[in-house]
Amino acid sequence: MRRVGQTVETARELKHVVVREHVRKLVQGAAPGTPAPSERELVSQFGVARMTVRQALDALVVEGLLERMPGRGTFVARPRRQQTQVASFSEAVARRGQVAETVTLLARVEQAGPGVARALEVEAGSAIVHWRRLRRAGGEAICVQDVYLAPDVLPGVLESVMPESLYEALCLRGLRPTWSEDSIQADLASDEERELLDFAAGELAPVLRVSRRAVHGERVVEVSRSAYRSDRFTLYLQLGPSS
Amino acid sequence: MRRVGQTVETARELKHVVVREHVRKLVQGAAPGTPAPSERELVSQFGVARMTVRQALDALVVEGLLERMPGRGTFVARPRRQQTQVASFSEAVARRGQVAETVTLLARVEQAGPGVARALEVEAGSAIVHWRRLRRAGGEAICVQDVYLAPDVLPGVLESVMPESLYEALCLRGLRPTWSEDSIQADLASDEERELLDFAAGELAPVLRVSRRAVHGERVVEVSRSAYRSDRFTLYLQLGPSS
DNA sequence: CAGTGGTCTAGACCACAGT
DNA sequence: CTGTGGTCTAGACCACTGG
Repeated sequence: MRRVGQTVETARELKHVVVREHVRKLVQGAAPGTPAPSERELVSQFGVARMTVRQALDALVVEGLLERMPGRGTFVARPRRQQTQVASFSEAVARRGQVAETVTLLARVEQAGPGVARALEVEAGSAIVHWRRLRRAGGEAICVQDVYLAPDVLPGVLESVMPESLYEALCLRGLRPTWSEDSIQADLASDEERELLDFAAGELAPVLRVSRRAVHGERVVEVSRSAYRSDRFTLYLQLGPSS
Repeated sequence: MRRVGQTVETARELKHVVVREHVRKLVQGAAPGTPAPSERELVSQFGVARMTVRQALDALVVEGLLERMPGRGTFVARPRRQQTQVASFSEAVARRGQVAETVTLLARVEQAGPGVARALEVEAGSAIVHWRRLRRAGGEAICVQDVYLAPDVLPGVLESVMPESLYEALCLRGLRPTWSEDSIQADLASDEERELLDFAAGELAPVLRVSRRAVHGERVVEVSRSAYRSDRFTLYLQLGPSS
């Protein structure tokens, strides 16, 4: 995983890296259960020591690409169940086979209120970007979202066309969120939300409120509050082991 | 991670395991940044080869307990941010510093309906356990939960006192969920839920509906539907990187 | 039985950090 | 400079699997 001792050039390939990438290519796209070359086979093929081959294969095992079966051999692992990861609205909608649409309702510089300031880790009252969007999918209104950004996260956003996907824009700046903290509650839509989300008059209007704080490394890159029409959007989670 | 070649006994300790556990004890509770013994130090201390020591330390690095710094040494890693893991109501409440209370409203054998049967991966109409509970914390009603279990998951539960914590009971059977799939929606409480959750007459009653399917290995151990009073219970999530 | 992965040894040279 | 971790070798014996 850690590439050390590599110089400015493409770096003369370390042997265990050569073997690892060779095996990775062999294995990519292969059906789970397909046998990988045996360790001794790779030893003679590459003319390296067995420990070197093991180091290469160990990395692929940790990655979850291979599985060792003592006494049997090394095989392509069946893909492990995935934990839910930080995803943007656009990505969540895409996973449902639809395309996200965005209508910018508001995009301007404001003074940070105390709650937002704390979440963004900036001084209360300092200038931040407030971006309010109505998000649609399949022609239906799904969600009203207020995003708050530190001004240096996407400098000059307000001067150009607002991007369709916030996460795509962050990605281009190398600031794709690596972690997020979300809190989720049920509530009833406000009058403004009722209208934006196309609730009929008198219709009961439960919404899912999601507050997100997303960070890249040590930097808070997004603070947002969203209200989802939950009859049009269900939140799915896959969670991993607790041990 | 994988313990192979160990016989019925406590198994004669493998050297790399001895070293690993020795270092683990040294390191446990130490502040992040604390240096671990150097590899050569451990070599002379245990009279083993350096590769053996490296194997031991590698395991702790993968666990996230140690961090290597080339040219500097090996150090206690600062705890990595944790992804949210599959947790029980009791655990979630305990994390908030309260104690979960449980009132069993219903516990009996029923015939599986089509939806529950599919989720539990049993034949429709076959016998399953249906367990309905009111869950409280700090004296307040938090959640109404319907749990459906395959009969062989907790054999004889209905004949004894119902456990306080389902996950604890599953744990004792070696069936603690390793994965869960949850879907989350906002809704309004039904009349029965309104009463159980102490909503006042005429009070607006938004609830968070969580459907969970929890598995241990290949076995579905829990299917449940819960309705949370979201003014008394907020769902928190920490999600990891998407790359 | 032969072949597999799991463990282990006793050395070696390298790049890098700190002094 | 010394000490660290990163890489690598050329063997070895073991327990296990399958035929």
